[in-house]
Amino acid sequence: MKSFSLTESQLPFDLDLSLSCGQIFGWKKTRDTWKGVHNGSIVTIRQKGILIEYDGLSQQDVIRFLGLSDPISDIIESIREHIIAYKGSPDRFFETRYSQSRGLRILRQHPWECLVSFICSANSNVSTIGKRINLILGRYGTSCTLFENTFPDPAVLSQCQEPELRECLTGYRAPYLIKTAQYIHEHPDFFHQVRKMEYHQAKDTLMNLPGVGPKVADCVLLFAFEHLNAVPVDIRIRKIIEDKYASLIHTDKSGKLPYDTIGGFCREYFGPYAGYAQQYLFATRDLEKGEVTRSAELP
DNA sequence: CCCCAGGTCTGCT
DNA sequence: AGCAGACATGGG
Repeated sequence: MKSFSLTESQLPFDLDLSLSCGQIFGWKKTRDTWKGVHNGSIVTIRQKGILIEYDGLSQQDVIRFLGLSDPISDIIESIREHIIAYKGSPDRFFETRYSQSRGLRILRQHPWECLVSFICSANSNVSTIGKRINLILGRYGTSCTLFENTFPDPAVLSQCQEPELRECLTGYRAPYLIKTAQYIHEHPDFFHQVRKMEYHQAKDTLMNLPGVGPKVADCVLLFAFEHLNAVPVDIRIRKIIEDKYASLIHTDKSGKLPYDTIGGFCREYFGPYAGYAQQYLFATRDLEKGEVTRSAELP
């Protein structure tokens, strides 16, 4: 395995949290080593303190994939400054969540792999999504080694049979995957075009794809296109915002807030790194079994 | 047998 | 534009 050491400006970094917090699916950890698919390759990575050991990618690509070039101390500082500017005092709830998810990075996924993953994610849970992705890799993946596959190309998925794809636990999402694959296959420069667009235009463009609504589009923009202001609003984030931040949102409505109201508020409140703030709120290390409201309440 | 999950689409007002 | 229902399926 190749290796490098994290520098001061790249700390804190937490590989386990970054790979298991629900921004990427299908990665498996055996003992201390993670293995998964990235950019058409099988990649292995492990972290021992400040040492990163890896294989299957160049060092440059590992650094990019793991978001290790992000100015992480500037990012948290920016988020805190925007909070102060907005409401005049620190945000205890955010700080509690942040303290439990320090070291998290926004990964830089391959757009196609990310798009497939999040079309599969609709109305499902993290563990099921991971199984779904691995079943797709197993059945349709382009062969890498004997037992390891990477994401099937758009051409492959566009021509697969829907009943067969449904055997990969995709359910009603199968036709979305096939139609989206057809579109990407017929427009090979689609991702290249999207990459050049500003946030809102890129989002509108992605939302033209079958199975891609505002949430999936925001996930792809945040996790694959480096739009760090994109805020995916899922059930968990919606509950947090409606429970903890409703009083800060100027709206005539009561009850369920529209998607763009929540996303727009987060961008105003947290600033241009709202996507990072959202991940800190979403991805608390020990949140997975019902500790949603215990540890952090206003003073 | 119930409800929930990193939602989207369709078809009504 | 905004709002219910339908949609497959595993987990708890």
